[in-house]
Amino acid sequence: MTTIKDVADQAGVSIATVSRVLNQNRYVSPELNERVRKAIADLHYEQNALARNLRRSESLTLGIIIPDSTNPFFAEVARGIEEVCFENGYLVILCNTSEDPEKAAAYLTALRQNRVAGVIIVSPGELQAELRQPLRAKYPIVVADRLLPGLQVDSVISDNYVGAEQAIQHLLMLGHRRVGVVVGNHLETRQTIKDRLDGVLMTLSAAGLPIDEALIDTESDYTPEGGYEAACVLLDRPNPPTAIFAFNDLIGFGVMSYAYQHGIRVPQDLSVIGFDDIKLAAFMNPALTTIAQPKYELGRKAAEILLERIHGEVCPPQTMILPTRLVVRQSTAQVCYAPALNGH
Amino acid sequence: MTTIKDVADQAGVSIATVSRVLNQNRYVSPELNERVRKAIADLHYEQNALARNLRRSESLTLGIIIPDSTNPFFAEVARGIEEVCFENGYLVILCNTSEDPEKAAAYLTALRQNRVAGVIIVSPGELQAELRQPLRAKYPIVVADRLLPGLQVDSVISDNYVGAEQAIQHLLMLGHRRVGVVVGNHLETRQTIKDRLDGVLMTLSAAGLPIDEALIDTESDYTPEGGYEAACVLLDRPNPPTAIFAFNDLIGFGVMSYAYQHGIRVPQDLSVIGFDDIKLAAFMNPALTTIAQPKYELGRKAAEILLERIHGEVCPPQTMILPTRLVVRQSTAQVCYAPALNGH
DNA sequence: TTTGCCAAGTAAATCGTTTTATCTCAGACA
DNA sequence: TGTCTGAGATAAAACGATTTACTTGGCAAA
Repeated sequence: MTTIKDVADQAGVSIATVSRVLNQNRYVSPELNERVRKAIADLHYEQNALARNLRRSESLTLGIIIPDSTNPFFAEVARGIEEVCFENGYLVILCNTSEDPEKAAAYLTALRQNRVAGVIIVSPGELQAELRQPLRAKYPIVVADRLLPGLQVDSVISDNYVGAEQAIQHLLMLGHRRVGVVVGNHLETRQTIKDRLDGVLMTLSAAGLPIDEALIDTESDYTPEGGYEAACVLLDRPNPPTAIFAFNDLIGFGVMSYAYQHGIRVPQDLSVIGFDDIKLAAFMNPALTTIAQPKYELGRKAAEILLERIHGEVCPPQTMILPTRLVVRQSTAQVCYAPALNGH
Repeated sequence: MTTIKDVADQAGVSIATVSRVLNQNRYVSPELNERVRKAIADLHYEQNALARNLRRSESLTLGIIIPDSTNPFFAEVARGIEEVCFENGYLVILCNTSEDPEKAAAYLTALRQNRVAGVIIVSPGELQAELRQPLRAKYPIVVADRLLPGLQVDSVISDNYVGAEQAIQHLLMLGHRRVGVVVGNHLETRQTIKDRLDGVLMTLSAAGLPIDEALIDTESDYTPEGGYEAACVLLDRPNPPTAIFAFNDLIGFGVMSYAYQHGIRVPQDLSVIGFDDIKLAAFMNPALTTIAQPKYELGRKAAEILLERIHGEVCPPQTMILPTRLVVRQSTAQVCYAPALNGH
């Protein structure tokens, strides 16, 4: 493989000069510049990033730690990150944790060993402990989608409280008084989820509605399967809800699927509203009404903040909160106490 | 940052000995071994992968080049790759091309500069030219999801021909005689798509059915939006199809969405079958019948083959073809010439 | 006792860069 | 004329590991 030395020999200059030409960080006379460039082209020289990184003791690489890149929500966040990185000449290393703390820890170690310039952690469920002091000293970290309570670190999240508020308000506006909520099973550990639930409870209370614990499901995982089962539980209650607010779109899909399979018409018999606005939400039958999170933007912002840190920005850790947006489609409608529901 | 030298000093041995302990590639007496390990632990030493890689002139990193990691199909393939890499101590660098040849080329260059151990290219649409001689000399490449005609390189694909055959046969079995096919707009460039179309045409011919060009759409891109539009075109024909075979599930979603929005009942009025079996197919309303590709397995196999190559396996490039599988759900049914369709 | 060999370790070269310290040569100035 | 200055280039020292080639000491065979 051709090295900088070969180039230097070919151009009849020292390797230092070649390095200068490559990095354009000091004056090199036009003539030598030209000779060096020609030599580089002739030899098809390609800089060895390994050597460069070693000497500079930093690599133009970022790590992204994510529960599951197969989940449409995370996939879009990751995509935003990757895009910003590419624009800035950084590569990204993809690390799926599958919510496994050991895997997450192993990845963090590997990233540190590879001297990545920084790490973005998307929805750090399993890294509570890991993320304390020892790690943070080594390289900048930005957390996306979720705050880590008590940890001073840059964060980018969306406004989960307001998002939930928007969802409930929309349902109230349509006349719904019994609203089922599929919170999911991360209520204990995730601020994100807590915020959403707070938004729900506050908004219901403000409307003077009682909170019926029986309508709040916290068992489901955040998949369609989970949503399906949660719907089964909620809709089998003696006094079932006329609307269900699913804490993510996948759950919403599951709820709609359950309804479809059991002859419950959406939105006539049951309104369903999701959260995230993943791409496919618009193509469900009926199209899913949902609270849009700026997923892509979440990733972009996280990456931008991280790059600023890497380039030496010093200021106290910031938390950026991006707005959510209600997207009304077909899965919600004016409440209607149809016999179909009771008959079920 | 603590280096191997610090460890050597602390343990009172040479750095070579420390290196031996780390790599376990030569005998070190139990006593020194212990002293070194203690020093490593005491100092919280972490090997500098940059230095190691430079010296070894290889990095424990793979590149994965993919059109769009946000697409559920590609996301699952990528996931398979990542999993195998993790198991083998490799990291993966994620490169989305967005089908942009320049971006792809830029990524390939960056990967080469970083001396990745190898590259997996998923569905290399835009790299035809790039992938010729110059690149391949540098590092092993495995291509997934798609063959590159004339290029001697390891490949893992699924059996697209048979998959298409299965789909059509299923529809024929249900009595459909007019089958619309949403081929998508990559027919010219992608062997994958050609194979599927071949499978369709052959199976129809074998059944003695005439091929109606008007029922074959090659305009759509591979998204729900594309499927929606294609459905619009196909179902507006004078003599519309009773079934539609979408060349991927996303297109299928679009077709079903169009049907839903226009009062066409699936499967009573129109059968729809997809290709890929992405996770959400099962949660569509109705659940989408589809041809399952072993997406995850595709990624795993590609990664496994690449790792073998990296570890010195020498044999002529192989092509691995994985089987597809018909998954019957609710979106296909016995044909029935209902008045609803004509009325539309 | 000497020789030779083996085991267990170390010193030093090496990987391919960046960067610091050094050199050289003009031209300016006293 | 000699000295100083600074531009423009180079030589050499990092960076932090791996690995080759060399040491050393002990033991068995001659």
